[in-house]
Amino acid sequence: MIRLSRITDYGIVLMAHLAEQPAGTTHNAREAAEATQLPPPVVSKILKSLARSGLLVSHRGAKGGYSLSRPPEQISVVEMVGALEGPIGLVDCAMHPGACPQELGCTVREPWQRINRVVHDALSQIMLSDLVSSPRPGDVLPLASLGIDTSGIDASGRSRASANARASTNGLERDR
Amino acid sequence: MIRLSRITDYGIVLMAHLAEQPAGTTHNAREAAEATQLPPPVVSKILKSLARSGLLVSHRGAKGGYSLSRPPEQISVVEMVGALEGPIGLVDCAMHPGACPQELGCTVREPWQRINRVVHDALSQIMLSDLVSSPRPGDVLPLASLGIDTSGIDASGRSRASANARASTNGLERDR
DNA sequence: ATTTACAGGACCAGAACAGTCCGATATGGT
DNA sequence: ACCATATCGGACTGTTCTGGTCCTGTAAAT
Repeated sequence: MIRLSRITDYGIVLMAHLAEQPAGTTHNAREAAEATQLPPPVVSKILKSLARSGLLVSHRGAKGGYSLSRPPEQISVVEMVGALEGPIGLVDCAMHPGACPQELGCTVREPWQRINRVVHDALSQIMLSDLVSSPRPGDVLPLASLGIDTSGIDASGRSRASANARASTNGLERDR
Repeated sequence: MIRLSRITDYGIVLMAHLAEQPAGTTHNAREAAEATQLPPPVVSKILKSLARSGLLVSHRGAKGGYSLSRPPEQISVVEMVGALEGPIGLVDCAMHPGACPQELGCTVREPWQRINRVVHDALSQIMLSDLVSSPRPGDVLPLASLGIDTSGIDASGRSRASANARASTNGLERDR
């Protein structure tokens, strides 16, 4: 119901992989690509963005590579998403005055910004370190600290294969 | 940092518009398009989806149109987003077993599902009725009920004009 | 019967995205 | 000093998605 671009997804996996390595060690793009089974050029590209955003530090030259700029406990999901996705909001009109013919008189814009902030906050409380611990079912992640009752929700974290959603609409089956 | 498609945005505006009308009255697509200043064919398309999802009831024929299937207090933002965006998750691998070469051994998938749920929950607590009240600054929306401190966050609900983000990357200025 | 308006498609152009590749630059080892 | 290695920072390309338009059929009201 809300989408994250694939490179962002990859990026988080990459970050998680680096977070699992001994602190202070550097790892190059090829190695990371191998470990995560992602296409090497894409990994390189993502790592570059991450480094430019300051989440990774890069070391050039022979034996170069990337390493986390901070311990995983101090890197939040929002930062990673923001670094890869860009500072993009849920709706179109928040910034961009004049983009919307409604502008004034639109009653939904202001609430959207608050909703935006809620999502932002929720994501800023999840740290990279929360993503690397082995997935023991029953673990209580700090999500509970948000005061949100996370039970009783259908766990259908459906894929972002919009092809699926559309398949039921026009009967077109397609896979990438 | 997280994107919502434009038709979803439009759809919410449309729903809000309908919610502002006297309960039980029907309104056709042309009228709604006029009121919201959105392209009529698009409005028609969106209204159709909304009706198919059961959020609106449609009345065919002369003097036909759409009306809310439930009072605005009982329609949540998730429902609207879900109806228009499709049941799409944040990440690719939640459903779709086999889509990801990692599958087993990927430590981030499970946490993603929880994050997904947090966003889901946050959005499910906002009702359509919360979007239609005139935007008096200082209003405390039920977001506070989430137990999230919404203060002290930069209110930059940035637009989803990724053109912006990219402009700083390749120096290309463009507006749609 | 005629008019109105939704239903459900097909369809198209433009944009965004994933993914690739290359030259320049910096570093470490020989 | 030189060479191998690896990142950096671009440009570039093909495919997919999305927003948007249009057309035909059908149902309801006058």
